[in-house]
Amino acid sequence: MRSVREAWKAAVAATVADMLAEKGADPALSEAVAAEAPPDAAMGDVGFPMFPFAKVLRMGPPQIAAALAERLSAKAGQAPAGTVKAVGPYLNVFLDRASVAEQALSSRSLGASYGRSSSLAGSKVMIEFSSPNTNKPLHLGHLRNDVLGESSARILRANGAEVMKINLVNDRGVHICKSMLSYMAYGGGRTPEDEGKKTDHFVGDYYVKFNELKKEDPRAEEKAQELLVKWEAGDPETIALWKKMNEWAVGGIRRTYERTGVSFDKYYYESQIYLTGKDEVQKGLASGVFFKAEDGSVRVDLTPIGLEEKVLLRKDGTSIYMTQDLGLAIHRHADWPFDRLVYVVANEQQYHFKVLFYILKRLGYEWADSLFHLSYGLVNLPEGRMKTREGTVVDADSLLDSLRELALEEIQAKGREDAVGDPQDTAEKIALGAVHYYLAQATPSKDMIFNPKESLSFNGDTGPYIQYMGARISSLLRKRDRGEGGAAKGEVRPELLSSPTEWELVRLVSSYPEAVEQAGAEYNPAIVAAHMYAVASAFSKFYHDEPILNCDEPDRAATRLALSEAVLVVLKNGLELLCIPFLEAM
RNA sequence: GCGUUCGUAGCUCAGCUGGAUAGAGCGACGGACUUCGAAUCCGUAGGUCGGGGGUUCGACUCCCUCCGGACGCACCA
Repeated sequence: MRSVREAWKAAVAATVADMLAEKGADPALSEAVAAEAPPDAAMGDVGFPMFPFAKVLRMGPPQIAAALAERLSAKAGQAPAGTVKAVGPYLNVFLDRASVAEQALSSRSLGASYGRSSSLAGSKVMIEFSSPNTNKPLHLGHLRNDVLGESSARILRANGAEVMKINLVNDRGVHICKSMLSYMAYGGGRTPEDEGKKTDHFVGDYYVKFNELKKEDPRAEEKAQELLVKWEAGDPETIALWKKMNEWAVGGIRRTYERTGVSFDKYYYESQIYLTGKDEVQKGLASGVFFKAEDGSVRVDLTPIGLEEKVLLRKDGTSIYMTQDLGLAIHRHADWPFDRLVYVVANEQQYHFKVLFYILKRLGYEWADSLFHLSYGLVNLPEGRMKTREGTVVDADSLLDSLRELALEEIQAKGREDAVGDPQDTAEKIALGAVHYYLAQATPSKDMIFNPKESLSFNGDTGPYIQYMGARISSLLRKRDRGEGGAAKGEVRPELLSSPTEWELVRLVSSYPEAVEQAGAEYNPAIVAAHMYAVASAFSKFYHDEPILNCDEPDRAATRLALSEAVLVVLKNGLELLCIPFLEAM
């Protein structure tokens, strides 16, 4: 469809250029030709508004549209297949439906490669996401980050980019020392195994218990600082405890990644790289990009970008967050020269990245322009922001567990345990589909409200709804394979796909690659998610309105089944991009 | 105070680089299972697109301003 659409746009633009030239106007103005979708399919498949040319051509838009329609009809042989019609100020095109349908059905043989493009071929993209702390388990906010990062990576790859996914684990700092201190006070040498707890949750519990410790010991905060100093000094006992607890935390977090289908090509640990960047700051100081303040700290002047100044090295010479990120970016580019480095980080850190990118630019790194902060909004609860201290954080594992339970109840209520094979596994996949879709369909940059009740619903615009359509089509195909229905005797004839519901499906199947490409260009999985829902919804209507396998006419049955298969290809590929498991039955 | 960002139906959100009567889902109300899976489909009700200016042939979309919310403006990460 894309090609046909683009061809029409080019044809219209060329004709407008002719008209402009005849009137002595600049033919280049024809670039203003824009393709749109008419509000009603009965008006045409593609529409071109003529308003922009009214002034230069000194003609009313309806007259221009009429003149264009005449000219384009006259050269029917050279123009793309289809017919044109002037509708008021618009020039509308009716595409040749049979050829678009044929194109849509070709997705069946392309299979998993349908929707792939080379729009980003040759480009190396590094994408950093998740970045967990090793003092507590993943929560809902991480799930949004993870699905955004993982899904963006998959979409970029689908568009031909070479992608490196990285995870920067925040495994050092005072907050880590707090959970260690708390464990020293209350742990008594116990292990996660002793309590039958998932290892990261075990560590997280001690982090929460630090609040109790603070009440009992007014010096708790100070002690955490002291512990950090000991850690930095390499105190063997401290390091040993730190290692043990980190293994628990990271191990548990990795299990959650496995559960959600998220993976990384490379892990970086802050404990190993937090000192990098110091050298870069020294170099910048020598070259005059930075300056030494009266108190001895090294700073950078940010007035050129409307900010004040930022400390890069404390007066005692120790580094801070910015110093580390500075060094890390430089090292990464040296390791793997990327064309694009994407940081998937919450929008709270806009300031940080604005400054980081500016400093790298000032240091003379040309690639600083290729850095991109994929900023996403917070996930809030109906009552407001999630707060660790108030215990309102929605834990990732528990959320998935409760969704799985609900899905399981649904399966049992419908008596589908046998049909589904493994009810537990199916329920888990439905839960994952529900969460990932919920998080992926939202526009990344916006804050979102996670309503537990609503997310527990599997009806309407949800992941399970889309999975359900996939299961229905799979069921049709199983029946076909068993010889049910008359499809086997029929012949696939694309021109039979002419009803409104069929055409809508054809249109959506054929425009799926465009959605993937746009999602890649904008780093926005929500575009794919919206397309998935549109396809699923259109299929549901089609399924309801038209007999497929049971259609009396063999050719029509075969063709409708072929369309269903094409829809299945789109659903499978799209769900894969969104980290939503596909289900043969549910 | 400054900066960023958001404000569309009761709720949660779409609305493509400004364009033809503002769209979904949930919730509410009313329908549709002897037929391919009802985790479905159909219908009804519900919006001065936060207020006000401006640019334009045309503004939910761009600019200004005011109101309201969120986030940020650490020698924390």
